[in-house]
Amino acid sequence: MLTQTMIHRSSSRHPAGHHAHPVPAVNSHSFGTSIELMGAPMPFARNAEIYGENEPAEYLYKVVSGSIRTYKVLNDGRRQIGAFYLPGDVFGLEVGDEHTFSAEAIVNSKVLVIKRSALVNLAARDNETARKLWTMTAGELQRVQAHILLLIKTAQERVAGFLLEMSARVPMGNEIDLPMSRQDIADYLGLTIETVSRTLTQLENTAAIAVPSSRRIVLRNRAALNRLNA
Amino acid sequence: MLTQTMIHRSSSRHPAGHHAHPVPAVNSHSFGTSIELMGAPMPFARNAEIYGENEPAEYLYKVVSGSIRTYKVLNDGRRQIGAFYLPGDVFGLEVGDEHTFSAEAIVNSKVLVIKRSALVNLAARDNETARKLWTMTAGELQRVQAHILLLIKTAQERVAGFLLEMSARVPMGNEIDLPMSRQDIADYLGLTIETVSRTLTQLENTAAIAVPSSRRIVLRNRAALNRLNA
DNA sequence: CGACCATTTGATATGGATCAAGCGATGTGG
DNA sequence: CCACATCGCTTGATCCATATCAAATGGTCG
Repeated sequence: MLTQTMIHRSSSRHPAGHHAHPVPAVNSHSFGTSIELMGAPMPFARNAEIYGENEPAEYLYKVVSGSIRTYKVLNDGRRQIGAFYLPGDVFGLEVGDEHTFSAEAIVNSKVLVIKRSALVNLAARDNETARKLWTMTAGELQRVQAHILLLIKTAQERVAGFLLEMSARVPMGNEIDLPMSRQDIADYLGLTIETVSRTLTQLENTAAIAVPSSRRIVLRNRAALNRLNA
Repeated sequence: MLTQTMIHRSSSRHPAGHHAHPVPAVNSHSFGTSIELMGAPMPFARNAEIYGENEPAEYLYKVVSGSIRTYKVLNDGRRQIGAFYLPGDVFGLEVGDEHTFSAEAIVNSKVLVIKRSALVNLAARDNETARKLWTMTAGELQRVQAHILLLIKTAQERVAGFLLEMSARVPMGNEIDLPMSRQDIADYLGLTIETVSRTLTQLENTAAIAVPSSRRIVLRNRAALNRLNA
């Protein structure tokens, strides 16, 4: 079948000398409301790997700027993107000891790096923290469940759903500035780039959206998109 | 498109006078290792609804016998099954206040009903319990992530993956006794019954499996199935 | 035995994949 | 500053896996 991207391994691992984290002291940028155990924002270049599938999950991460994708590559090279993370989102949180997906920066990004063990230890004493961890995992669960519902739909429905999801996650009204390529979108939606592209032009032709430039989408008719969103 | 089952609403709600739970005292059946706050096993008839999407999540549940499906129905009637739960599995655990899926008994089943508030209160004091709740949610998350990977594959791969998953969850070696119909399997895998049926006969023809009766599957060649599992 | 329901099998249709150009923007070296 | 290579995206033509429509078979229960 081979629907998705054929594995295009990201070259530069740990561009900023990652795993040798010199986590510089404790600063505070309210992590939600109560958790403040994090290092300085760390920069990752476009396409740089933040962590790999099956690596020990020593850290979790909070996007400060830019955007991140997590993904898995199947044996035969198909890639499935699990999620996109935008500023404010936390990713890489695991209960087990290993990351279940890989994570890469989509564009040059800054990410807060948080030591998991510190958080887990704190959670053992502070049930506020414990609840927060649980809530974050549950939030992920909901997102993934919504993703499943996307994957059983038609191409139009998937793309419409994707656009609505993105627009809900960015504050700005009807204009979306996509950080990710068509290939990323395709691998997120379980489609090919060609189908994503064609579907966007269909939506444009029916005046549901406008595509002034390939990375910029204007939602022109949310009602129509919502109708597609089933 | 209309791939899945057209909504076939389950008739009998709360067959055993559910929501008026007469939760009879506290008995003990180690809930994992440390939690023991549950009522008596409650019977649900085949196809009976245990809870509906968007209902308040007052309880969570542990399967004692039988099997359960959770699902969502889209506007246009397509049904997506989110998971199958077998004896020992816990389902219906939410962090938020409402169930995000509906749940039905697939066959006559017995289910332990556990008051969520009791558990959540306990978790606020006992971090053993808090961790357990988190772990259970994380387990669900992993399962759903695996489900996503299934949904991007070919029909053969999905069916092979499903069979391997089921066989891993039932102790017995190579013989699986499926509690669910072809329609349930189809709605879980995002396929039609016809495709599920045809795919099973293909797998039978290649001697990967045997299908002595429609609900009984024998895994004859796990290597072949694993190969399909990508 | 007969009715009903689940499953299988067959014939055909179709949405999206695949194969293949073409096009526009961005960046690089001369 | 322009010519050209590169990359991401779009568009076109064709193919194929799975859906859809239809019918036959089989199993279960009254």
